[in-house]
Amino acid sequence: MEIRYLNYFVVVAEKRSFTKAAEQLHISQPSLSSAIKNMEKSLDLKLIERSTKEFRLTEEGELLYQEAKKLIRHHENVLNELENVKKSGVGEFSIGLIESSMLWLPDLLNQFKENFPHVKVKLLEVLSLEEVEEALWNYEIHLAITNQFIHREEIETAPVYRERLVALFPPQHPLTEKPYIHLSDLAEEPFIVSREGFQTREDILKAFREVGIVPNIQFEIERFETATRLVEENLGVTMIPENYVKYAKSLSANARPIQDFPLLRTVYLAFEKNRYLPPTASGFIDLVKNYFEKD
Amino acid sequence: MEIRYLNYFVVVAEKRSFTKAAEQLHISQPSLSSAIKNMEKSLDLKLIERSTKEFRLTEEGELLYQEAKKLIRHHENVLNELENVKKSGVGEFSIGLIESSMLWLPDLLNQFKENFPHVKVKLLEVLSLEEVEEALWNYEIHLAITNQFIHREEIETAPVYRERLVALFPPQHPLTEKPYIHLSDLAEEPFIVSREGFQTREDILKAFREVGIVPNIQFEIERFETATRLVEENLGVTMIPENYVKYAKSLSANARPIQDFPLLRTVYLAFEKNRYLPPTASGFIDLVKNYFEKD
DNA sequence: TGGATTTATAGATAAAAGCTATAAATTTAC
DNA sequence: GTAAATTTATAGCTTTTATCTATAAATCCA
Repeated sequence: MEIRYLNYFVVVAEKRSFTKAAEQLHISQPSLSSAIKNMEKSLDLKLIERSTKEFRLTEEGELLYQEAKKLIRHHENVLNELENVKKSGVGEFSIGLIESSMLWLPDLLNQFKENFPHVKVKLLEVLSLEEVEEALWNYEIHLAITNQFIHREEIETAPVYRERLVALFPPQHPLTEKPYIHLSDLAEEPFIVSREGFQTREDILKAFREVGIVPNIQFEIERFETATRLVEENLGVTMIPENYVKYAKSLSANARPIQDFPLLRTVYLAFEKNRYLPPTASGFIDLVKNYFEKD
Repeated sequence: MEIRYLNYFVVVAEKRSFTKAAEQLHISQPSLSSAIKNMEKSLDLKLIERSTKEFRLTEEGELLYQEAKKLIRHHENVLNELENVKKSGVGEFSIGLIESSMLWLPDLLNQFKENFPHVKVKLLEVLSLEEVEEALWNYEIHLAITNQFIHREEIETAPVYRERLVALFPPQHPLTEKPYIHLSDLAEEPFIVSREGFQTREDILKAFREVGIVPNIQFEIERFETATRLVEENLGVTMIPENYVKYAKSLSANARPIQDFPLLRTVYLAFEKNRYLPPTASGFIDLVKNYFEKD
């Protein structure tokens, strides 16, 4: 049911006359007659009870009238929006985020807004590798801030900063008496780690393997925030990116760096190479790179 | 921009290939090529940067991709809804109301729901004569409950009940000492009456004219509720339908019948003769008639 | 009853959407 | 490095769809 036909139908319904509607639509009355007839045939129902003496929409006709009006309106809105973009560009781009970026991103967005005050930025939470790839591929996001390198020809993954992973202990935990800890200290502790598919999990488990330790995994989580809460509730020990501790508003848990095995995680900016990027998005990429080069 | 083309475009954007999209769409690749080209021409912008080596949506292309998906979805929803109605009827009808009907309508709707438990009823407030006519004419409402007779060939206006108008006085008003009042008692009182275009205003002013009195109009209102509030605040005297007093939840104002001039207002059910009425709507009409025949 | 008005039908024409064949550019395979 | 394969675009033809004019059939109105 093409938009043009829906519009024909709406005008007929409003004029309550094929002849008058045809005039307004600048087509002949027989054309309109057969257009409506074809609609009815392809929908396999009667829309208008019509004869020389009466004009009446059927039940289905009344529904289609209401809905077609909305659809036509929607269609017009899309065309208008397209015209606006043609004239002045989208002024909008979207970023997929891993949760830890919310620690420094607001600050960076303030800088961004100074340079691009009229640009709307959409922020979407995109946690796992699959989500990142899918969101980029479906044009949902222009950029992704992620800590997983994406091994794909079409996607560029540029490292922007590295941060240490630190161990996080509940309040009054005996290990917090030392300023540094060793991986082996954690062997007996109930351990909290990201669920399968997350880069941090792989990195942490690999480090434990290398020093010959099997951690006592008690909880698997998706978000570091969850891990942090569990630790605060004395349910175990975890390892989280240092920025979480640095920027955390209030945290009753205690972080300690790991001396023997410097665990790092890299945060990347990922985007599709072949895709159109709004100039604002390129500006954002530069800003992110500058922001972390200072360190 | 017809739905079919929007769909072509969406599939091309998702497949990132004309050849593959053409396969999925069961059309030839050249047809698809020229279809997209025609879209671009009619929108007067480039949607896809394409060659044998690259495929990239333009800024406008990305926007259209997002919006076209929504529009296609909307379109599918309309067709689905139409199919549902074809199978099992709308199960929905809408009534335009004058405010005073809210006094007895809830009770009646309870009866209605016993007979038609699955029917959704939409209630719209439609105050003035113009609004009633327009809402009926635009297929917004199936029925109108109104107190104004509609003089129009296409619209049937069936009287359903009559009610007295009673005078309404503030608390402790001296005239409330009598059980009945005369129109002439109201001559000096600050009077509140509906604004121009409302039937009740005409009826009241006509009555005053017939007994040779010019009322001292201080306020013109649209809703009896407003008038009632004004009276309660001691800002004047008004005349309202008796049902307002009968069914009112709490009312500090006092009503008195008028002895010398029995002012009546008739409430009508109005609907378009030539229009399709769902069986539920006919059921509702019968119910309304029965409801008031008892009196 | 006769002219005017309404929708439907018939048949012809114009516009569009689609097809096949093939060219041009580029990548992949050997 | 060259040949084969792949991708999009163009040309020309065919089919389908949309629209037109002319007119029939039903109904209304004077």
